[in-house]
Amino acid sequence: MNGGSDRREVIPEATVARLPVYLRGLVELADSGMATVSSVELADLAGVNAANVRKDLSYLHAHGTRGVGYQVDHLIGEISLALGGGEPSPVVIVGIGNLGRALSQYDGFVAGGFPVAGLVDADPAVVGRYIGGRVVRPVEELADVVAESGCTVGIIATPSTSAQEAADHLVAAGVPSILNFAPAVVHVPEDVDLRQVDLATELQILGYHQHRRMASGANAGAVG
Amino acid sequence: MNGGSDRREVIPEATVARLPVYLRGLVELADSGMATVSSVELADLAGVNAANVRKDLSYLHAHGTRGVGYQVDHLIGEISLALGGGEPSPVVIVGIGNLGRALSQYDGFVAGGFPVAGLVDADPAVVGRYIGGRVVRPVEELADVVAESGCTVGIIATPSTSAQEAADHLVAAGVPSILNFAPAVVHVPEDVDLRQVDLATELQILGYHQHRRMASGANAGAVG
DNA sequence: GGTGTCATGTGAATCGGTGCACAAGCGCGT
DNA sequence: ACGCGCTTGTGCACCGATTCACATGACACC
Repeated sequence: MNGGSDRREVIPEATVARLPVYLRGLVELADSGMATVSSVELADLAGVNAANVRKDLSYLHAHGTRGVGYQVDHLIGEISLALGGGEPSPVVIVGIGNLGRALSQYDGFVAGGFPVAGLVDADPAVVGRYIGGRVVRPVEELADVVAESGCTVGIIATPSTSAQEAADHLVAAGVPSILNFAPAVVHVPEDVDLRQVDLATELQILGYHQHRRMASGANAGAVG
Repeated sequence: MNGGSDRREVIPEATVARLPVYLRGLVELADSGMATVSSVELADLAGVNAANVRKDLSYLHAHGTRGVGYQVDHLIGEISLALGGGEPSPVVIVGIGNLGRALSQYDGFVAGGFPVAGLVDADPAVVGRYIGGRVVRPVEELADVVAESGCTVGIIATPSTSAQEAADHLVAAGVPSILNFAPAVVHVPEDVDLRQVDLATELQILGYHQHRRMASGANAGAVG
């Protein structure tokens, strides 16, 4: 069927979402001096099923050794490779409000290979200020910022009313991947990858479960 | 199977995750003076399939009128009711670092019915400081904070190394719903609802798609 | 009052994901 | 050298979610 060159061509979306979690756990294990790890250990670390871990890893080139487990170093390398090829992807943050400021100083980004390479904002009162040693530039210069630093990821941290506008700017600047923190649905061309992180929505989902639990818990205490 | 009394008792998880998005769009429509909305309009607003919208709404008491659409006001009421019964759910934020500070001042929480009722931190250097008019209290007083304000949601914004500890504190204080922003897998009892929001993971997922697109785009420009 | 048009509501097929359970395989101890 | 125990890799069945397509039904206009 296939040309024979690429086995890992396609990785299910659900697996991709778990790979970073595996990676975090594996790095921790490596720091602890562990050389190998079994699927059940890794599953416990990631909070998923062991069979799921094995199936996930089978999509990579990460072959394990029966009776022993997986080699931690090799696994880290393969997952890192799958998740962006090991190359750091600079990000640009659009919208330097409370959230944008926090994100620009978030350690996890740098550690994960996503250094913050630029900050832009539409508000003249914010432009020119320094946040974490980086100057905030006007949104009109977004294309320049992207070109200078080779940004491949844009983070939208604007108010929801400006989210679509920010997305349009990012698309126009040629940024292929966008992470939207604004509580708004934004539309982008098909060839642009967009992910939504909505804090309020997450809380509302929690609220639903809580409400349901209280409502049904009043009669019967059974919990599925 | 079921007693037959409750029709809306159970709402699929995927539907629950979309309800807040519908709600946002509907509030916008109401502000624009729209009285009714069709499933296709709402689907476009939420970025999902129209049939999906209709099926989602069929789980609520939100009956539409054939040939006309759904009544915006009624829909807002029903969705709000499902998502927590209209009662505000105060939240307590554990870990007042960069992210915790930003979250404590995030407008979307209050607007969504989740007022920030308390801030706690384990670091004595942070305890006692005022953030947005609220004082940061020591984590030892977490149970008191929860009891005083009736917090039903806990937000973990600590470093990943303290995330499990923070979760344990929240569980001990009787908080039934936890939203974890720390990049770490935390374990909680079955009767506690836990959701994970991982910023770095989201970026890494974007990185995968980007890497894959570049790799496959080098040979053939075909995009599924 | 009748008819056409439009939108809802839902049956049914499909798709992707999950998890069990088992065969295949590797290393270690004897 | 041989067998035993441990772990991987995966076929298969189940489950939830999505989407199409169509029947049902309401409104508006003539």
